[in-house]
Amino acid sequence: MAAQTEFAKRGFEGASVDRIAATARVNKAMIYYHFSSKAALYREILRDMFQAVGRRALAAAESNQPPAEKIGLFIQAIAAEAEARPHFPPIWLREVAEGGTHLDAAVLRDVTSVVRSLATLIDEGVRLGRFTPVSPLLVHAGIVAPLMLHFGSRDLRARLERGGLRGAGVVEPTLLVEHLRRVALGLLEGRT
Amino acid sequence: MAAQTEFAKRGFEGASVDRIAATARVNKAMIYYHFSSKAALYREILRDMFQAVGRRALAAAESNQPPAEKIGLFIQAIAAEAEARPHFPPIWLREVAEGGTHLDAAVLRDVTSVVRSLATLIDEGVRLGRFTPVSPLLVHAGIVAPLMLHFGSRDLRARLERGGLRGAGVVEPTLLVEHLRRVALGLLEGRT
DNA sequence: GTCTATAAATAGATAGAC
DNA sequence: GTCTATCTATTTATAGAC
Repeated sequence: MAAQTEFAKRGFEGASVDRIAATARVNKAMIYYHFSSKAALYREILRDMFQAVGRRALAAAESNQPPAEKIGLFIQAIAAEAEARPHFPPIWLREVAEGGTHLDAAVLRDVTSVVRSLATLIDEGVRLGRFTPVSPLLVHAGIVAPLMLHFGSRDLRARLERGGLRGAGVVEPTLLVEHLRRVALGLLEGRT
Repeated sequence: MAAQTEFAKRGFEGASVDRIAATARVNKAMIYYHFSSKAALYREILRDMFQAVGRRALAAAESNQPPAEKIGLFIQAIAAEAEARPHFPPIWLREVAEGGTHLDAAVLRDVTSVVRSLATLIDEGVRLGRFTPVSPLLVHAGIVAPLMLHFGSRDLRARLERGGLRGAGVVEPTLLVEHLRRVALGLLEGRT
């Protein structure tokens, strides 16, 4: 949808309903007919986004796999979501920066559930004697932050590459996912 | 300055010169007298911010220390800058999300120099036989993204903690820095 | 340098015809 | 459901007095 692109590109305040309507080639009044306000439209997008991520992360944690595999699935889940919804990483970055001002209780639960899924997964690994205990928040930060940075910085990296920073533009997503898996497992399996 | 807080909290488009003037208790016309536009004011803040980070990162890379220590210094440099300038992480997150729209050539050079300093530092470690070759961009992402997420998410983490996510609000910066150092060295020293 | 007043553009939102 | 026209508030920015 045009709205998702607009919010991702310009943020909630920077986005204009006029522009969204023009891009989507619908009448602006129709947007207000379907959604009651700009905030409500944005909220809908946030809900959809975080719900999808929350579910996929939960599915990874509940899958019938050994802990080390589950970590890989968790990382893949976030990465897949970021690729499927290009607006997700930029909006995520902006919401973090803004302190989650636009996140209602339902969305906050979905955000929380991502961390909880990861925490459960780590706990299980520890109970099975496969993992060393590590703060789930640190593991989460080490996985999700680089993913959001990577998928949210395509434009910026392209500019840096043009400015002479070799290799900035062309990092293969699969390589990043594999890299993060190795790093996370190195940490959780106590090889660090 | 009030401007830095306002831009950090609301982003470039969300920030209002009226509000900045009111918070700083100066007349709005005075802002336009000293800076020619809202964009110019913002640019000044970006320059100051990225120049400081670029310099500190370079200092870490050029310090008279073994590679493993330099990595620690690099992480500390970013963390110290994030603590000294609370507006830095939120603005950084927003600029990434926006594709660096507001970053001029000078600022882009400073951004690049952070990655280059890290790349030089890694190269040196590899030449000395201490490090395994790893893409500087991946190492950079693994360090800077978690730091920016952490320091830029104080408000959001506090909300998540109040919503029942234990430990979200109270991660000690020193612990995070030490954690990232261990993870980065585990990776660079090939223990992963 | 400092202020008041205001111009000019654009925003979100709605009334009301069809 | 769909559209045009418009209201109201807010924004960046400046003119001009002191």
